[in-house]
Amino acid sequence: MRYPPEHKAETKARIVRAAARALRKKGLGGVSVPAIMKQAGLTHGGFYGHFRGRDALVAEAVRLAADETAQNVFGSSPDVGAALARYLSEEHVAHPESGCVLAALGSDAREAGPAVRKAFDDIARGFVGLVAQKRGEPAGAPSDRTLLLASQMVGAVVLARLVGDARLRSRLLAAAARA
Amino acid sequence: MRYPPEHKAETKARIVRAAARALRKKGLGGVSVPAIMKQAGLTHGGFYGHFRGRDALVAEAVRLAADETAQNVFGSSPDVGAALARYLSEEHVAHPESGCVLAALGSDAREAGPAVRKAFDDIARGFVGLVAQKRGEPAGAPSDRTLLLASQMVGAVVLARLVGDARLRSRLLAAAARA
Amino acid sequence: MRYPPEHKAETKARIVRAAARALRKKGLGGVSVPAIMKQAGLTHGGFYGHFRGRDALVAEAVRLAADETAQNVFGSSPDVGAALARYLSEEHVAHPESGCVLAALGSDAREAGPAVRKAFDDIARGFVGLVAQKRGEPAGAPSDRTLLLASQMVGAVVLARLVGDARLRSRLLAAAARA
Amino acid sequence: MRYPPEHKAETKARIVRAAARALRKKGLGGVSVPAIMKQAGLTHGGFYGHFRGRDALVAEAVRLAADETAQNVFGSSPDVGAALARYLSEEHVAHPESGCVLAALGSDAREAGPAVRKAFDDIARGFVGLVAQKRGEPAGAPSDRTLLLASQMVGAVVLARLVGDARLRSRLLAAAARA
DNA sequence: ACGTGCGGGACAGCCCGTTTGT
DNA sequence: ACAAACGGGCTGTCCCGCACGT
Repeated sequence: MRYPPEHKAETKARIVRAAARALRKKGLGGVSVPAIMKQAGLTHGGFYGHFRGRDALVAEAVRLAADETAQNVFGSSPDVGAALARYLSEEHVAHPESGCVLAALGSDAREAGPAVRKAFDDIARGFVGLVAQKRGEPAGAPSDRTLLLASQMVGAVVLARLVGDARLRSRLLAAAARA
Repeated sequence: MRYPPEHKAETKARIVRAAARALRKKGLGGVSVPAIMKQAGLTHGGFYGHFRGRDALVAEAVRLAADETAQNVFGSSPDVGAALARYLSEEHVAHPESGCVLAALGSDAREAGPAVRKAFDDIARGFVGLVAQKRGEPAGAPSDRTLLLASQMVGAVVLARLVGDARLRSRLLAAAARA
Repeated sequence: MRYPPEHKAETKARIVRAAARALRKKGLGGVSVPAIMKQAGLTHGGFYGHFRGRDALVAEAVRLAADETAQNVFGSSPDVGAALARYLSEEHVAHPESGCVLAALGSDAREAGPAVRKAFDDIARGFVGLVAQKRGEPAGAPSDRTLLLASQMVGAVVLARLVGDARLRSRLLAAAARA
Repeated sequence: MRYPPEHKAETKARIVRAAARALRKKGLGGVSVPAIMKQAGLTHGGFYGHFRGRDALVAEAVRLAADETAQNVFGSSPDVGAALARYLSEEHVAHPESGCVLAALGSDAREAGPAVRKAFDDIARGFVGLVAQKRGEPAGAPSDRTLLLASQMVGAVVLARLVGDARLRSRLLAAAARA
């Protein structure tokens, strides 16, 4: 074996990272295996040495993307307000490729196989759990208020991304952030 | 085959209706022209006599779907509470193919051409306007409270559709409906 | 009936004339019904009022074209030599759209239906008969020499049309004309 | 599925062979890419991995067909008479799919792109050259007699294929063979 | 482990032939 | 005679999954 054992893991991680970005930008069905591999600096032939198929990659990529967002939004925010502000920022709206997968791909989940749907289920519950945790509740038993907040966050970003008018967009985000 | 004067319009409407259903079920990129035509009882040959191309159909279908939802949810509800209850019902969550396009396809808008994005922009603003109207505000100048409600509605349905646990799903919807 | 009975016959003749030219230029399968009708100044809808189908038109057009050529080449030539010179002229080679169908479409006959093949059979025999007649033989019993001449004529034009080199082309024609 | 080093070349050759037969049978425009690929035992999906487009295949197929005929007719004939007899045989007339492309497709050349026309130009000159060679002349400077013979050969086969009457057909061929 | 490449399948956009109704 | 409409086909392109060789 020519390469150290981490080589393969590192390559796989690079593929998943590339996919995590591209998927959020173009949709779950919008990126092909060749395109992802090219962006990872590889050719599409080696893909099936790392993943059983396209769905397996998508599931992993979605989970990675969710972890990144959890880190960025909730990991470094001292309190709920800060997390809300980050999540509901213009920057998040403008850059879906590095943002929350629930807002970016939530309505795409049905296109993919069961592995991906399972991933989204986990991520959705995890998202609610993070909000609960930030609000000082036990993650397993979120309050109604927490559920409402989670819905607001996702919905506001989804709507804001559809609205072309900058004024309305910022008001949408502000209204949710203030709640 | 008969050609009453409105035969063409009727055929076109059938195609748009089929597309409006299929798109919400499988995503904007998930349905092909042949598949839509087959579901409309036709073959793909005649498609380009009705539409300039796939994007034109998608744009029309999305607008039709939005009109249907506006009718169903807002048209026949006496007050805000009733509209919320309809929008946040388990039935709406379980049947995206006849439900709100914002929740079903909101994050798919980037896949398609400018006509479709324009349609989603109009629909998003229209949705806010309908909520405003039900709350007794002028449609053109929605209050922050209205914007917040709209976000909650869309977000709750998006999340509820991702969650497999029935208990959590119903709590998500209830929390938003009570707001 | 608004129009005199000749109107329909005249229209049909115009269609056949248009087809006779276009077919020789683009091949038996190279011209569509809409294209022919447009060139006849009509729309393709009325086509089936004149012909049973595409093949019927093609058969008629081919026969008309053959009659024209018979007229042009054999009708106005005093003797065999003059007919040969006309048939084997550079002008005939350069303008298949108004020339002999045997040279222009001979190898296309298999594409079409039986009516067209029958037409070509008649035309081929008619062509041999015309050569025989010009040579003072009874049309029904052509001599071997007549058959050879006919083959030369058709073959020389076919080859000449394929050859890009002008020198070789003119030698091909001259060799056959002199025979 | 195995991929020995020449697998691709072999596959491509199979496609060209299938095309060479089908084209002579149904005309240059009479065979579709899917039809050719099916006859080669493939689906049309992989076609564009072998050829730039339909015209490229047609050009190659025509050249292959010409080479085959050169081999069959001229390669194994001791003298001119034998070559004439082979070319002007009933068998050649009855089987255009394995015969001379000049007689089978000569008048179809205009339908296709420049690559195909160039191929026919080369083939026509090559044909004349072969006749010249058999007659003991230098291939580059064919005599008038050679040009005449070439025209007779092609013309006789073209006419013979159009004539339904067996008696006339055989006389046409015999007259040219005796020349 | 990775790159190259291939075969099968699908799709978008286009055009044609034919029929039906006006 | 026209206009519209439907069914079918084709081309060029892409993608996925899997064989290869390396």
